[in-house]
Amino acid sequence: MNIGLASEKSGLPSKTIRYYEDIGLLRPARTDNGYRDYSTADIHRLRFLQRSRSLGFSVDECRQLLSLYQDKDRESADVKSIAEAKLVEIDRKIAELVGLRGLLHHLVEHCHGDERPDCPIIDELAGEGMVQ
Amino acid sequence: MNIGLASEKSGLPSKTIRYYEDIGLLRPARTDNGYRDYSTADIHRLRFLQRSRSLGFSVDECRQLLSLYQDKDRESADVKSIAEAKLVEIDRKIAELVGLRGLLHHLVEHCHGDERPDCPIIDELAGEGMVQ
DNA sequence: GGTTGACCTTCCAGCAGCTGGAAGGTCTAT
DNA sequence: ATAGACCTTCCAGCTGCTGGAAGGTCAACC
Repeated sequence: MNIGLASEKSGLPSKTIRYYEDIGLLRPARTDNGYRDYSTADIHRLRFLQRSRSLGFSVDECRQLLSLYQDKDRESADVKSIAEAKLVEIDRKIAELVGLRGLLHHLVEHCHGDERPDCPIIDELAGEGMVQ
Repeated sequence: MNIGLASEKSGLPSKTIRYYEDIGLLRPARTDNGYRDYSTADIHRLRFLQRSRSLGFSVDECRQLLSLYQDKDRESADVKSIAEAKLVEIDRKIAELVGLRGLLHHLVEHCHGDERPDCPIIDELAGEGMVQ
């Protein structure tokens, strides 16, 4: 199966599929004319990558998960620990963004937003504001 | 004031300060020996950049904010609209992460996480799970 | 058989926002 | 005189792609 079809079936752009090959995630066969030739197992791997990337796993984590996926003797604990670490990371990011949001929201609320030049947002960024 | 001291006073690494100069955010004076020479006004600008970056503004938004900061005739509406756009973006990111978190949490909860090879996380990533 | 157009190939460059390191100049203290 | 702590520039790399150029191949149509 050509890369175009593989792209369609996996939901990943051809460019991305080639990139994944470059970094050693996937090595498809080649036909006589040099075209990449994807098997259905390759498509499964590509879909696996597409899903795990969209779940927020880094490419390197995807590499680990993919090797666990292909390892029939894997222990589910191995997978779980990767997912749990990711969960902690997501929680941290959410907390950070929520904090950020609160601060920014406060600033926006206190900015009158008209033609006057004095602006609490700028003041805060300049280090003269009331918000620490 | 040398870059090392400027770094200390602004909370930005020297490398970053030089980078900001490269991309045209800040042009300090130079002493005879070619060293960068930061004024206290420069330090204010650096701190301004440090704060706005840590509030999640992109470098380009910081460029706008900085020019508004330096423009005494600015309209606070300009600043407010940048901040509001950023707020919308942060909300979007939070929502995305919360969705992700829910999905991943569900998977982690259902993975027994022991030495057995069957794992709902892998199944889901492979497209055989119950979670869509 | 020739041509068109859609595919495929490789390679090179760039995005953000730094960060690290090499190679060399300068300053200060001893 | 020399050590070491600073400073300079430049080049490369990080993540995860994405765009584009230059060229090869394939299938269809006339």
